[in-house]
Amino acid sequence: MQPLYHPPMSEVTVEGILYALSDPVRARIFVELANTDCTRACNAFARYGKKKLAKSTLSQHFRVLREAGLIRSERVGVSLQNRSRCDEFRGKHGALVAAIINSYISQKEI
Amino acid sequence: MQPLYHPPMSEVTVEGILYALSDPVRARIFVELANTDCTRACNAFARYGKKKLAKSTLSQHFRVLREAGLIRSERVGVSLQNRSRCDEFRGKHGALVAAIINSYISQKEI
DNA sequence: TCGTTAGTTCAAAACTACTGAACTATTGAA
DNA sequence: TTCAATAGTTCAGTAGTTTTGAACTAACGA
Repeated sequence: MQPLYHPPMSEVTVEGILYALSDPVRARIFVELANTDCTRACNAFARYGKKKLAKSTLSQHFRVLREAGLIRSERVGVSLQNRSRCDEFRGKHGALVAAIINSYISQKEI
Repeated sequence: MQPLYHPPMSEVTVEGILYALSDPVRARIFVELANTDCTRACNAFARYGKKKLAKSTLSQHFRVLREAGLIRSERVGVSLQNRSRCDEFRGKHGALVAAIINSYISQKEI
């Protein structure tokens, strides 16, 4: 399998963050990872409300989050363990990411 | 001409704001309107870097910003006068919008 | 080895965005 | 008034993106 690409923080853009988090499925994944501060397999997010997402769709969503610099994914056995990169956002995009998380949480309907 | 729709603040969503501002052309328009706190015609943004945008494209971008609740447009004579709705974001999405504006400004390359 | 589980890749279908051309609306000059 | 100019909008075609099922790879345990 291909190695997973994680951009360094210096390559993370505002536009990339906003784009990645403007999709409700991705926002929900990211907010949950950021809040619980633990790792989760992609699989754990296979349902969005009543809707079941195709594996390929979910795979794409994780790729977008990863390439925006928002999450880090590590292969562990048969699955990926994903976690937020919130701890790496000190200074640069920290305030932005925190504001987005807070807004989604207070809006609830992710 | 059709009347212009401006959603009430109660209908503005985080997702709509992020989506609207994840496009660099729209981000640039919004950040400029928010910063100068004055009105501008759509036309004033016809260039993006070296690129000249089609009138129809620009019209769509303004519609997206308007329908996300980010700007208010008023017909004045032959043109639209657009301004940011930042003053209406007290509380609800205020912190989010402020964080996005600050991030884009400190990133410069809009 | 085989079956199971987890994710990725691929190609087709469905959707969205960009554009030029034709349109509407307002203005100001003849 | 009529005419031309200016500012935006709408429309339809094309270009680009997203979603999906099917086929694939990779790791694990029996």
